[in-house]
Amino acid sequence: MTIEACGHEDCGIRDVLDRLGDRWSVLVIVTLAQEPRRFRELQRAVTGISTRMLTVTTRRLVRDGLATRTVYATVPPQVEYRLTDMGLSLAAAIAALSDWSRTHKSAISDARAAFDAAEAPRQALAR
Amino acid sequence: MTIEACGHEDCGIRDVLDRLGDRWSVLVIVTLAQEPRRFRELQRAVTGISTRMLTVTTRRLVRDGLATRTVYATVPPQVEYRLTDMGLSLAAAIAALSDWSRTHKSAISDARAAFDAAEAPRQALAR
DNA sequence: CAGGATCCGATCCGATACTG
DNA sequence: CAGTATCGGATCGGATCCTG
Repeated sequence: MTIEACGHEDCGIRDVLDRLGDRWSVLVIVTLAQEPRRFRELQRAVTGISTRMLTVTTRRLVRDGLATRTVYATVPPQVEYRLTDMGLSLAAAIAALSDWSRTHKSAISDARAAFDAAEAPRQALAR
Repeated sequence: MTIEACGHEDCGIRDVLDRLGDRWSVLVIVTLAQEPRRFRELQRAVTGISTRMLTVTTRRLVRDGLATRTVYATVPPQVEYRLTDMGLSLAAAIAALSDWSRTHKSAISDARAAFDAAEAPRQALAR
């Protein structure tokens, strides 16, 4: 756990963030964690992702050793993406964050509503 | 853990990501997890963050109920930021990811090197 | 089917200058 | 000290078209 042990420059978090901080990586990882998928399957599973971003994202996962890319010489061609053990372990860590999100989602909404309610009137007065 | 339980649209991850997916939020959270800080203290602790981004980031944390902002009517003024219990629980979840990163950092570097080594020659041949 | 290439708007974010 | 306001560059990511 060790929440401290940071401070000097940054802990290892920067690295994770650079890898997961974009719009799609995490979504693709959790989807692949369910089961391996082919390119189009994956695109249908990850709602809203464009061809380009799916390409970019999967390539990055493969490059980092989080997923494997297997080409089957069929017609039409099929390419299967599958998380490696390392990728699966990351997915597990992400799942913890996901759980956190579901647990606190309503509390956050409430906090926002309260904050905005306190803030909005000031905006009105400012004019 | 439950890595599955996704698929329909997205699990709760989208929400966390929208909150943590930017360049600084996570860094500020882990820094505040160590101990409460004043604005400039925080800026010095989070290396490289600009005034603007620190303002934006802290404001968002406060709005989401992850941190509190306490103003002391001193001269010069002091403002203390402190994680709430909810913020601390998020910091713990993040710490798990951070641990993951430190554990797998070298493996990822190796994977990248191998990938790039396999890829670079093709680029050369293409020309 | 799987993806590469290009164009282009949206946004993020850093630098800088200024206020209370 | 603790911010706010504005500008401009860099990056992100969507749409579209094309190839094997």
